[in-house]
Amino acid sequence: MKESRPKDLELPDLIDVTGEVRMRVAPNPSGPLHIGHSRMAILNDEYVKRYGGVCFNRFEDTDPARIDPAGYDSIPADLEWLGVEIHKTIVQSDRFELYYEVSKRLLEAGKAYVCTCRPDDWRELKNGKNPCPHREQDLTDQLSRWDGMFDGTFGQEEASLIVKTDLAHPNPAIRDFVALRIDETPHPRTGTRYHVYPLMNLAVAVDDHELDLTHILRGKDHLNNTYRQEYVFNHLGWKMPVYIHYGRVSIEDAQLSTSNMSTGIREGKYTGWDDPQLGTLAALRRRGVRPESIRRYWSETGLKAVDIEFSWKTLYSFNRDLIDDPSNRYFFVDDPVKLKLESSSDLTARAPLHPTHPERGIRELGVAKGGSVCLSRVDLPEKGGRLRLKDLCNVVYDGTALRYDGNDLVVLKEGVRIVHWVPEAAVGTEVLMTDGSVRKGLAEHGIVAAKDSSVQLERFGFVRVEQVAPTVRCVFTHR
RNA sequence: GCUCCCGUAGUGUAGUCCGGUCAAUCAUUCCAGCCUUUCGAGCUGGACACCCGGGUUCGAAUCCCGGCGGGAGCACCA
Repeated sequence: MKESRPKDLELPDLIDVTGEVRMRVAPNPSGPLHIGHSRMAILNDEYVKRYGGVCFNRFEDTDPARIDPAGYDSIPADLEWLGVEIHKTIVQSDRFELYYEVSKRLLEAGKAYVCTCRPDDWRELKNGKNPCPHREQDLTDQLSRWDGMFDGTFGQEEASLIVKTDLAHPNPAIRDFVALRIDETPHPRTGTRYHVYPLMNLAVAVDDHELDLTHILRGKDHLNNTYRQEYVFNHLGWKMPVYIHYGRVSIEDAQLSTSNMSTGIREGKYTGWDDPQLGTLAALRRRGVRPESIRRYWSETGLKAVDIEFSWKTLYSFNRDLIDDPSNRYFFVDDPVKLKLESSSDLTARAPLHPTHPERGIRELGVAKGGSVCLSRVDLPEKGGRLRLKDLCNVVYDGTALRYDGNDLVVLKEGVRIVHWVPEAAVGTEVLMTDGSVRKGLAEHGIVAAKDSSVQLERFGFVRVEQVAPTVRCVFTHR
């Protein structure tokens, strides 16, 4: 553990905090959460905990074609692992009647219209700042087309409810936007019960108001959506929450695209959503990345509107800070070569389980007189030479075997290299690397006591031990 | 093209609102040394930044103007 804790690197206070702080995370259940998603979850949670408020989880499943039902279970599990406290979970597909009710109010108030133009025509008119023929028709006509949306008169793309904003708005993205559309795709939760679906700008505004949210954190890619939703709030006389838009994060060397991941899994390139090659929270969890390190990372990053580059090195450093202390040490010999060790007596190594915690005890590794040890191929000097078998003895390697050469540590001052080794009776061990490769070797037998925990394979790196029988299997964490 | 957001070291961040104490903070990274029977941890030292140009001012990272650069949006996805 580091002595110097991150001092006052704290998130800025929220503005306009008057009563209870009410926030939300709003995942789309289209795939598992990944490291990028964790930012909004952590930041919401940090603020809610600071102010003693509440945080909702709201599934935004209003596009029946883009839902992976597994998300309804995996996302809450991921949030829980992150330590994000959810006060209550709601699902938008349970709330269609509410969206219809609010939409009808907008229609009756003249703040919305039912359009039966072809989408392209409507968009073209709008881009030219012109109203479509349905925009200003009287309410009787609007209501009859409204009924037509629900009774099957209209099919997909044949009618939609559109919220009026300002057709003259200089930003074309802000002019009139679609609030309800028709879609015959069966929904994983509601089946064919509904075929009129709200779009996010309606559903989000309605829910943010209904849940009485006070502060909303979202990526700045939603900036225009915020402006659109502002019209809904104003049309209905609702008070807007405080919006904070943070910048875009680019995460290098990570596979985060749901569609790429799922095709990769189907094609066998990845073993599943928790494949260590992926940037999902499930994969990080499996690798032994602690959620607290992710929390620290995003807390120190904050929520400025600047675009940022994510740094795995920094995250790993924070995680190492967390796991270095609890991780016991074991020898692991990658690509092993078995060599006879000539000595005049039995030898025993006594190595600490953790160098800074002698009280945890030692690992005893014995080599019988005339027995053998295994070394990593890369550690063998091509032309032979002297080596120090860590915690055991000095040896001379002649190209075929090792010969005992005393046990004086002064050889280290003479430049003799320390190498790791395991006794003959070591256990077969595989380490799943983050590039998808598998490192095969031998680990000292004591590692079987470390199932499900993080250990450090000395000189190799930190790993999480996920299986100990019949062979040991570990997942690489980081150096 | 239009609209909007943003610009402090390799990365992230403090400071910018209310100009001086900022020859600019902290973390990570990288380099060197020390320590250590790990290429981990620890310790010490070092490297690296206010996008550019004008203006206002005794004084600007901080205010004003103009450039330049990066990003987002312009979907019946979220």
